[in-house]
Amino acid sequence: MPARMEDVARLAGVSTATVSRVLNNPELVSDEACRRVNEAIRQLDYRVNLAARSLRTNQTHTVAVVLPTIADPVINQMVEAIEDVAITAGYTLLLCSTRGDAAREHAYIELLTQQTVADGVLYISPRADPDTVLTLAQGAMPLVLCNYLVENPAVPCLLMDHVSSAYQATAHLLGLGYRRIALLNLAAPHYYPARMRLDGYLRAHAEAGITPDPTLRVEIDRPTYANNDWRGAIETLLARPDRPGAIVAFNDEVALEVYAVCRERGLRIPDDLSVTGCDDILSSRHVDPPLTTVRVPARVQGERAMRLLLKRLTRPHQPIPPRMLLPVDLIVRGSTGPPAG
Amino acid sequence: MPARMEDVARLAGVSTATVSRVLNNPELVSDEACRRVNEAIRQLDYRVNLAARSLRTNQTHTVAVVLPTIADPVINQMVEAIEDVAITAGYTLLLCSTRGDAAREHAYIELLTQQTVADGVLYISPRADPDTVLTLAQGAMPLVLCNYLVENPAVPCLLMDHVSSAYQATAHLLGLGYRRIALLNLAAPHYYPARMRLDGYLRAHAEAGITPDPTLRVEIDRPTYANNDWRGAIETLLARPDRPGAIVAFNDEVALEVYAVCRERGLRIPDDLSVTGCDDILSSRHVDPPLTTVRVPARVQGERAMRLLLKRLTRPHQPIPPRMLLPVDLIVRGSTGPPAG
DNA sequence: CTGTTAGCGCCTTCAG
DNA sequence: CTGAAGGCGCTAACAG
Repeated sequence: MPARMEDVARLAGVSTATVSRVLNNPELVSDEACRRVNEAIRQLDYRVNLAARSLRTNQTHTVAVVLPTIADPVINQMVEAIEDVAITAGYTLLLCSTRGDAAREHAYIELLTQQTVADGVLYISPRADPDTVLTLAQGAMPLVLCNYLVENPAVPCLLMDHVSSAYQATAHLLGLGYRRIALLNLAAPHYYPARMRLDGYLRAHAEAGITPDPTLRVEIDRPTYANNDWRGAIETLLARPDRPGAIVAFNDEVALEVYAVCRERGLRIPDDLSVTGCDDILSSRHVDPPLTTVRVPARVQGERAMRLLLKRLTRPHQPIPPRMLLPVDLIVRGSTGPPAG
Repeated sequence: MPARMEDVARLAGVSTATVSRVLNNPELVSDEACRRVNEAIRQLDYRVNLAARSLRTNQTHTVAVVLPTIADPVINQMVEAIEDVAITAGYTLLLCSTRGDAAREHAYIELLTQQTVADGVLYISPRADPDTVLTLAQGAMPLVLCNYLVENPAVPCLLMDHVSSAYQATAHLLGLGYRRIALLNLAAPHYYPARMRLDGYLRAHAEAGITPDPTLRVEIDRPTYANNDWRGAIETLLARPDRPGAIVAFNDEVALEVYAVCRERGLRIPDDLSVTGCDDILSSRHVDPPLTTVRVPARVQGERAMRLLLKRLTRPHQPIPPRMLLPVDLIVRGSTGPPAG
């Protein structure tokens, strides 16, 4: 049986109220009492019972992080940054990965709307219907969205500028002289980055006065984040007689899949096909040729998001900051070059 | 103000005890009462207060996962598997990533030994001193170790067979005819996989009757899991006049770093240098040449570990199962081949 | 099958 | 600056 506050109080010769004060507001207690209490705490190896404290205070000092998967380089970077900030503020992270499964996401939301599970929620690129997310938003719990958007100005959100990421990649390829540029994208309608990337792709074309061939726009449905169905789509695309000269891939992993298909078909990069990725994962620098990609501020977004959530936790009634777009940078490497001939 | 159990009880015309029973032991309640209570719960949108429940039951239905980083493909696979099992058992995961920082790891242990934070702990490949971990083991909280070992038979643990992973890679290279094989390893003395890999490397040499050149054993200290200091070591190694003909890299990411250095120095793989990795990350299939590596059962280990922890949670006094070694498989691809000439 | 009752361990007024 | 006292919301005997 672990020591309770009462045991500490008795040993220190004070009341439990004083012990509680030493723990939470030591400035209200005389130095002498403080010393005795701390000594008793040490002797008894006393630890507060956090359940009891939560019951009283209605706080858990826990933040739930809802995300589609942690097996994604951008997301796990974000989560580490979130955790770094959380720790310094005395918060702990509850991991809720939905794996793209709507039922699971729903179950997690159900859990989180329970009382005293978490003080706030960080929602990262989910795939569920926005209505589901709005359930949370309507609840009392502070909520911050990352790379996701619901049409509700009361919900703060941070977005990586994926319009720009696709725009920069596409414009770079158009600038090199390509006219037939394929876009490998996710079909998920609620997956906001996918919509933004389509936007950027189209905008770059529009600015160049070019109408992109709509059949070069390939959309893959990968709801569970697990199966790499890109392969088939890539093969089909590259087998076409009018195959594109360049590909804007959804991210670096998809771009590497393009590398693999090219190797099989004897296509050389960038001579026969230029390719861009997105995210700047570790391997993108290591492959041959090094991948032209877009660096995204994963850690920065995680930090900002957590800081914002902390602010809402401590000052719930402060105004919601406007949506924030985080800039991204194209990194030109060897996988893109002028069209052959 | 959210509804409490008393509100439900009043609306359903029963006592709070009955409401509690409907929630926890519905079989003890008449169908009629059950129906009325559930109806009231729905009407009031009642949710149990988990802090109150925890205070009473001393259970949190939460499991802490302590790990060095989630930005590692093997670990995040394990964590996802852990979460899958946890969810089906009604448990939630508390994320505790130490980032190789002893102080942070200590702080997390301190938190976890607090009462009613978590019901159990899963410890994955930490880097801290085993004594720190023993603190937890001595505590009342069930603990399961993954890829880590403390000399205490009371602590169950699952290990990937990294003796075998290094053994298989080394034996493969010896079989191809190499005699000067370098080992890129982590220097961390408490990082169990590193010790096992050295073991396997030495054992393969011993069985082949060969005494490995000790200067080909490079050990890197990368305590925070952040800085890739491998580069310098690899460059030094490959600049030697008596450079090795083959390298057993610590994992795939390190192997890809070897690829990069080779490209810079104009060395061809496998003609001028054979390389093996470990973990079989996604990119290892995509690089050119595809990487010879070792597939490790990340998901299986995660599942087993969580199941074991659940068992200890429900039956604390059952005997501890013996240490379990999970088998790993060498996958030969294009990065290894017979020595040139 | 159901209700009454007594805390779980802590925080927080309110008096002193 | 300190103590006494009440209650946060729930569960688990126990008695009916």
